[in-house]
Amino acid sequence: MNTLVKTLVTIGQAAKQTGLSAKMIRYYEEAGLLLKANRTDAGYRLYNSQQLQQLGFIKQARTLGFSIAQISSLLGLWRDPNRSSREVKQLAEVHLDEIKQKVAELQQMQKVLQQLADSCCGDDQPQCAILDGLQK
Amino acid sequence: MNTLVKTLVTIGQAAKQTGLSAKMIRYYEEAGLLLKANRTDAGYRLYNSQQLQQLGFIKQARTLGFSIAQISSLLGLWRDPNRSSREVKQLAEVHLDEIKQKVAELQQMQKVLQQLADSCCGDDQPQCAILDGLQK
DNA sequence: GTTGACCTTACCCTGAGGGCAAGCTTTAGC
DNA sequence: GCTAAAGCTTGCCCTCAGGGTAAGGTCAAC
Repeated sequence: MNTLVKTLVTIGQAAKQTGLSAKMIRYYEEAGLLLKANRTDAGYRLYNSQQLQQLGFIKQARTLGFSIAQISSLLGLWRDPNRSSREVKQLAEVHLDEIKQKVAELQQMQKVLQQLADSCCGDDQPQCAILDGLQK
Repeated sequence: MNTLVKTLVTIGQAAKQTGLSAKMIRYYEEAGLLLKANRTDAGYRLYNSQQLQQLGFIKQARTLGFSIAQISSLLGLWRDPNRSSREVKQLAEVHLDEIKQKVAELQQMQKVLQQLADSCCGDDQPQCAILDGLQK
């Protein structure tokens, strides 16, 4: 038995092993993150351990909030032996700034909303500081 | 000249006054937040001061991150003289919890990403702690 | 041989709009 | 009065990262 063939798995197995869904894996292939997977005679996609590793990479990057386009760039650098870590760090810092900005926006919302909620009695009366605050 | 008619404005004027876009205003009407606007003989939408106030309310609520569905509920309470401020506060606190959770998720991403970025030299070498971290 | 689990593609759906096209209306300038 | 520009209308497709479902082919166990 061929040890290379032995490690091939179908998309469902790949999904289980990576924590992705089969739908996501097909989507990433469609989006160009992965090369087109090899197929069985019946048309089933097959993944080897290297491709599973790439899927794991994508999963981690998505968990950190990178967009598909950003992951495409990251994968390009990952595969490029002539990359510089400077390029990778730049990409990461761009994304870090996006995250920080979103956090700031949400915290601003949270602050205002908390103030409104704190000033609302929350009783049976119709008078409501939250509605008043939205009306301004 | 009729003082009631005098205050009617077209969608472009309404957009300017509320800080929304004409597209958003049509979208809110389509989504059922607003009653269908009255039209001129030529089919142009017309808004009176009360409707402008409602648009302002929607704008404020969107700024605080409420979804269209949530705003629909808020507007229902706003228009209901028999509302209780308890209902409004409950809606607000549900949304507040959503915001807090998103902030927590983003801060977790930020933390991990910052650690990775900090441990990456960012130099000319291909070795990169960020890529290593994503590969795990 | 049949049942159930797995795979395939293709299509529509999400939220909150943006962008564009084609055509009608109103307004401003001359 | 004419014309050009600006404003309005509807309708359609696009975003992002997938989820859901349908219709149909395939594989393994019993």
